[in-house]
This record gives sequence, structure tokens and C-alpha cells, in this order.
Amino acid sequence: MNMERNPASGCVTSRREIRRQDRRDAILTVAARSFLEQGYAGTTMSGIAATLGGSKGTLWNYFGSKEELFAAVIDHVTIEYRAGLSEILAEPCDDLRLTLKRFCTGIMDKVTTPDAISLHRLVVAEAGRFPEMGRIFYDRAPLQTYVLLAEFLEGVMARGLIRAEEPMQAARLLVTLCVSGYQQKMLMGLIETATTPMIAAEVERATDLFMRAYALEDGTPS
Amino acid sequence: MNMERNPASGCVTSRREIRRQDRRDAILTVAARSFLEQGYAGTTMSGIAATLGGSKGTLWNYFGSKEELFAAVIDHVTIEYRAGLSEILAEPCDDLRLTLKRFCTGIMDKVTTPDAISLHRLVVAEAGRFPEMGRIFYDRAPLQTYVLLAEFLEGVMARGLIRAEEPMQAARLLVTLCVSGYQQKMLMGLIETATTPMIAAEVERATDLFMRAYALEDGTPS
DNA sequence: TCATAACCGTACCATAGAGTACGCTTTTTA
DNA sequence: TAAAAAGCGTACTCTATGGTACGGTTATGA
Repeated sequence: MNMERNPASGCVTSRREIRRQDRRDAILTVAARSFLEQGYAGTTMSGIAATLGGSKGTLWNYFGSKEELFAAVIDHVTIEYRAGLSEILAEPCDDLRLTLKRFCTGIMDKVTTPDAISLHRLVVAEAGRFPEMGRIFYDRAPLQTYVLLAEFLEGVMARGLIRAEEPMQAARLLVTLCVSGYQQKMLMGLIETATTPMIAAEVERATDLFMRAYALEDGTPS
Repeated sequence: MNMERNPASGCVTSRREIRRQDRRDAILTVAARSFLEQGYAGTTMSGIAATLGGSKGTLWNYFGSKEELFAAVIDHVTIEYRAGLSEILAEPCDDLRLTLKRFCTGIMDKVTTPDAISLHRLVVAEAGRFPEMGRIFYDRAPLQTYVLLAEFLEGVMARGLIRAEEPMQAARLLVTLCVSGYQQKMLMGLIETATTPMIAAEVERATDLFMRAYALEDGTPS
């Protein structure tokens, strides 16, 4: 009676399965918070069960071990992370330099978020024991960024606005120039946050350097 | 009788103190290996004592807690790390581009070492709980590198060979361009090692980009 | 030679945390 | 309305590990 056939996906979605999905999401949310804030070793299954309000048995009903839960969390959280990326490439405007600055600022805003830093730390910290986590994160976050920017740069190169050379590498290098400085300092705990003017200045430096390096060889102004 | 007065430092160096120093070093060496390879949580005091051969009591005689030992290890290991840096800035030759490439290659060789990667991971992983570790590492490793290169670049700028602008920032950006790509991949466990040709290609890309960006504005060839 | 500091081995304590067992209650389905 | 699935709470097991205690031994220094 309460069984619905979802016409779009064609799969059965009983009330039970919906609830189960909700519950799973709730667990993932709570677990994500804990892993991001306390790290892997600092997170306890008992603690998660406690803040969930349920019992430990239920937790193990969904995830067979701490490692399994951790994997699911990384998966879940990086998918969210990537979802935020698509919005970043603002509508390109006529001014190339300005468009790049907007793009870079968007990335910086995202990457210097406390959550982003925590996630980055977590992945790096556990990449030794769980190499798949590194792969998952890299493919969904940095790589996606490079690809997005590379596609844009390829168009710009084709229109002869900048030196036409390895768009993917160019994208990676530009992002690196923007992001590395403060990211490094935040990962190492030297600073807590990157303020808007700090970000603006760094983006300025990076895009200027990039534009000079990718200017056309003849005297044509870009 | 076996007490010597060291004329240089003016401090007493009894046989006992020498032994103590040796012992301390031995502990640090063993502990460093364990922390680098197993991480903080994966390292056990009992394990260290066991591979040392001695007893646990002795270990606590030297370091009052695991955290204290960890701090000492980071300190010790980053000092060694920095010591290796001074050798890197090869004697500058006439060709600026070549000198930069040598410098960058030296840095890359050092930074992609398994130990360097492990240390980097360790610092990033624990920077949340032990912020001082981040500071110690940053000041001794990346910052030193930037300073070293910045001094060199300042000279080059003064001689009018490249655009004269913020040598410290220039140094940081060049190092970042070289290092970030493979460092990121190694930290995340995507690749195990960076081969010589890989490094050479990356250094080529980075220095080319840098030289184009810092070329003088008039048509003078650098 | 004698006092002492360091060291060894071993046994021990206390705590924490992953994972299990089980009996009772609630929700869902048919 | 009855069977079944999921959940709850609580108590429990088992193992790992940081840290301590202690009695006997060796190296060191005066």
C-alpha cells in the first residue's frame, strides 16, 4: 500500500527505504562533522552514536566498521564539495583578466573554508592508510577545478587572446599560484582564516603573473 | 677524573652526559622512523621501547609523555631537513635560467623524498592539535627555501636581468610552481615517487613560465 | 671503595574504544 | 491485525596502549 513506483527511476521506494536513506544521511552528516573536526583517530563510534541519539547497534547496522563509515563520509563529503564547484565559473565577461580574477576568487573562497581545510587535512593524513580516499578526493576536487578552468582557457586560446599552449597545465598552474600560499599556511595552522583583502591581493598577484606569462609574443595587447 | 671542561662552550661534559646525549639521539632516531612511517596514532611508546631494546622506564626517563617525544622528534627532524637545504643553492653560473633550473631541481629532489612527504603529512595531520609543530616546520623548511631563493633573485633584479618586483613573493611563487603539482599528488597517495624526467619536465614548465612573467618589459632579451 | 644515577625486565594499572549480545519497543507492510 | 523489520538501551567482551612501580644490575664519579 505504501509502496510507490517511482516512474523516473523505475525503482521501488517503500516508506522503509526512504527512512533508511534518511537515517543513513543523518549518520553521515554527524560522522562527517566529527571526522572533520576531530580527525580519524579522534572520532569514536560511540561518540557518533551518542550525538545521533540512537544506539550503537543501529550504527553497525548501517556501516560494518569504522573504516567503512570513514570511506562513506569521504565519498559523501567530496561529492558535496564538487557540487559547489560548478557554480564558481562565473559567466565570462568581456574582460579576460577580470573573468580569471572572479574565477580565482571563487576558488579561493571555497578552498580556504574551515571545512575545506579540515577535509584536505583529513585526506592527506589518512592517504597513507587509505589510498583510495586520496584518489576520490583528488578526482572530485582539484582535478575538477583544473578541468573546468582548462576548458575555458582552451576557448580563450583558440580565440587567440593568449598564448596557445597546454590548457590543462596552464589551468593547473594558475590555480596553484592562487591557492597554494594561504592553503599551505592554513593547513599548517599558521593562520586561521584568509580575509577578503588577503585573498584579493593574492589573486591579483597570481593572475598578473599568469597573464604576463601567457601574453602573446608579438606586441599585441591582450 | 673523566670530567672534561670544554673550552669552546665552557660547559662540563662528563662521560655520563655524553652517554645521555647519545641515548637521547638514539631514541629520537627510532621514534622519528616510527612517527614518519606510522603516523602519530599509529606509533606506540611500547613499540619504540621495544625496538630500542631498552625498557619503558628509560624512555619515560627521557621524555615525559608521548606528546613531548613527538615535539622533540619534529624539532629534530626539521633541523636535519633544513640542514640539507643550504647545499641546494648551487653555485650560480652565467646562465640565469640554468641556475634557476638547478635550484628548482634540487628542491624538487628533496621535497619528493619519501621522508619529506611523510614529514609533510605528519605536520599537516597534527597541525590542528599541535599548532607549534606547524610553525616549527614552516619556519625551517618552506620559509628557508623562499628566503634563500629570494636573496638570489634580489641580486638578479638589482643587476637588471629581470623585472624588479617583490623578490620574496617571486621566490615563493616560483617554488610553488615547481613543487605543488607532484607534492600534491604524493601527499594524497596518487603516486609513490617522482622520477627524474618527471621532475625535469615540471621544472622546465615552471621556470619557463616564471621567466616569461618576469622578463623585462622592453624588448631586451634576458 | 662507596654512593648514586641510569638502566633493565617484568609485571601491573587504568582507561578507552571497537564491536557484540540480547531483550524489549516501535514502525512498516501485507 | 499479525508478522517482520528496524531501532533502542544497556550491559558486556576484548584488546591496545599510555603510563607506573619496583627490585635487581651496571656504569660513573668522587
